[in-house]
Amino acid sequence: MPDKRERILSSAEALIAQRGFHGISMQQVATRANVATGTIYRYFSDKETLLRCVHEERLRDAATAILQNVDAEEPSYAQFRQLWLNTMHYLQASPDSLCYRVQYEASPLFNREEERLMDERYFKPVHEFFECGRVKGLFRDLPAELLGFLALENLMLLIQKCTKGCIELNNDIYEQLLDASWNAILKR
Amino acid sequence: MPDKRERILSSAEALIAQRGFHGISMQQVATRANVATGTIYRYFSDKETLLRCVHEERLRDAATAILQNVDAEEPSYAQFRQLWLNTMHYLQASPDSLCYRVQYEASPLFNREEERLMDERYFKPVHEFFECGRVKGLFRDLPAELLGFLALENLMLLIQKCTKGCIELNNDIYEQLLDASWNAILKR
Amino acid sequence: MPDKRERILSSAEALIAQRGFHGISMQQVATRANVATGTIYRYFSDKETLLRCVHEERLRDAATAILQNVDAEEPSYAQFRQLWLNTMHYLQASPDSLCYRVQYEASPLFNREEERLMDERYFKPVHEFFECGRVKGLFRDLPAELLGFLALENLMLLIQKCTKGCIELNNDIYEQLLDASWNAILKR
Amino acid sequence: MPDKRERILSSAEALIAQRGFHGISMQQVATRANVATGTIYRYFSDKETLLRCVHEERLRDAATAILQNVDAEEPSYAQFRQLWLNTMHYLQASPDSLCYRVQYEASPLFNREEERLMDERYFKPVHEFFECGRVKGLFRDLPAELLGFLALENLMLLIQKCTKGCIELNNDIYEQLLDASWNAILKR
DNA sequence: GATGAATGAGAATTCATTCAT
DNA sequence: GATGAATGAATTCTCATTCAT
Repeated sequence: MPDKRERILSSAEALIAQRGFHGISMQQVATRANVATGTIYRYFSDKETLLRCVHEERLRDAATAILQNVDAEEPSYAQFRQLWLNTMHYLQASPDSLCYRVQYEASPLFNREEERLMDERYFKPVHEFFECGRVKGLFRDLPAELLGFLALENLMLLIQKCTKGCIELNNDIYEQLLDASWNAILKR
Repeated sequence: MPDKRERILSSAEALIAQRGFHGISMQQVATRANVATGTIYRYFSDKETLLRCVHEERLRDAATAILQNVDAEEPSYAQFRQLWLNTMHYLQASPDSLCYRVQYEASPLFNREEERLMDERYFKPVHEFFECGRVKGLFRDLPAELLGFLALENLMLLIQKCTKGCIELNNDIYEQLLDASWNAILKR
Repeated sequence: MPDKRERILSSAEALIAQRGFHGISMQQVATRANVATGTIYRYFSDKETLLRCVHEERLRDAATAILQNVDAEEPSYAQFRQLWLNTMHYLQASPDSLCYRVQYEASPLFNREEERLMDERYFKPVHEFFECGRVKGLFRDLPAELLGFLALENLMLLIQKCTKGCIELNNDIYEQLLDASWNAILKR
Repeated sequence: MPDKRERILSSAEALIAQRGFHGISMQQVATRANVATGTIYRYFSDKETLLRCVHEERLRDAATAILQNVDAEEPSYAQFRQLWLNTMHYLQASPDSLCYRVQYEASPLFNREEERLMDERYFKPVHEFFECGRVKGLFRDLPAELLGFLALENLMLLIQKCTKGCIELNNDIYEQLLDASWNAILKR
């Protein structure tokens, strides 16, 4: 059974999505993964480690989704548009992932250094895009992470609000928001 | 000691800030507040209620801070600037408050309807400012909440990142961010 | 307020009847009696004492009800019939009282010596009736308490079963049971 | 140790006998059974379930004891005598069982329907004996449960009184009581 | 490697009792 | 006498983790 680790991870993911960050027990994860409780501890030294791994897994998935079809050869706006739409679609398709991330980052599990490393590892092309635009004088003279934040990351909270039902979006609003993001980072 | 309720609330706040939303026990809250465990239950029917009250308290404080010195008679940009700076300063001064809110809103405690009512109650002037600008044709034709979100609320995640040490800010960056926010909502 | 003690007692009775022997708190008793929690302790040294007093109160009421219209001048069977019917009616009218008594007597509160004293105090005429019949050679040569038990006290469990819905009674059955009781104690 | 469930059950039984139906904690049960608190919850989902199981277990044991050596081929009186003596001996040998049952039936745990099912399951032969006698015209024309009650079940309260020390019995009295029970149910 | 029964510390909550006012 | 806020030990139940098989 080469996929036991995988099964455990995805069980944890699914359960957290359903019941919230702290609403799951190792027993539940084990049951859903069709393994014994003790088995989890062969793959993850403790619950914290398991949660960290889920986090990294999701981050990797997110990066993959967001970078899909982004071609560094294309013009900046086209790339930006693709990035923005990818982000939006990914967040809407996986609201749980978002909910998990927000809680994880606000929790004591969150570790600045590890986060930076993962960002580096998975989101390098995104940072490079913004850095490149900054150097070319297209974007504001802000650190790439800040540009990325202004343009993409704030969608996280926004989509969370939508998921919770506070705000409703439609295609017209999408375009406006995309435009607003673009204008936020453009140098004047 | 007429302020026992107050002491309990602020103990809960402080502990959540230190140990995270789910990392606190009623015992700890009681000990820190210098009351007996049972005493908490005279003031809050259960843990959930206590957490909800902390949330509302914080929201009220935040609204007060953010609306300070905002004068509806002044020009739009002046008002916006004041709102933005107030928000920024409040968030920086009370990073715990922020951390709490993000966790609360991602938790199962969060209830859309109650949230809407509280928003209405405490942040009405903010919404009015954005609505007014929209009607005048100054801001994009987006719902006031979305404008508010684009301009102010996304600072939440940003400051959280700063607090966690991922990004460093300075006065120059402030001005850039303020400007970026302004440009994000302006009608072109 | 001369009746505060009385109010506390009857609140306790009523609550126990509604929620069972151990389902009541002193707070609830106090609230229902319209007194402060502490006030109960001016009249009853502790919960146990309160429960004992309720027990005695009920026993006295039961004795009064059972002895109503029993005339020592009348023939034995007439007296017996009256006793039996009184008992039956009392138990049916106050199933709570019964429920309370059964639980009390099975609980560690129950004290043999006190019980004997109370029996003596309140049920003397009943015992005398059976003793008298025994001496006359009408009833079996058994201790009066046993005769009383065979004739009357076993109705307690029976009525409890009825109250719980296990058995249904009607007038014809009454007469049969009355007759059965009479035959159980008669000397042959 | 394959009998952990058994140990828990009998610890609960013993403690209830000692301290009363409501005077036991899961801790105490666990300690007496030499298991950890949590272990109880592997076998019984909660305290209520544990108490219900003790009840059923005892009922089954009682039925077994009471039906011992009762032969449906023998004459009615012989069967009755055996049933009555079995009941008496069982009750005297297991006064705790009795005490438990009375408290259980008076408690909110008691459920009419479940009780009927258990009665059916375990005491069917007893009911059949009485029903059969009724049909033959030997016993009073009363429902079998009532005949059973008059003949046997009222011994419960009686033995309880003896156990508590209110009444003393001897062999002569046994015979008298047995005879009284027989006469109570006989058709005249 | 895998299992899952067992563990027991720790959680939320209740409630008999006290005592300053 | 009366009050009722405060107490804190005790209760039921959960769950991360271990370890004999």
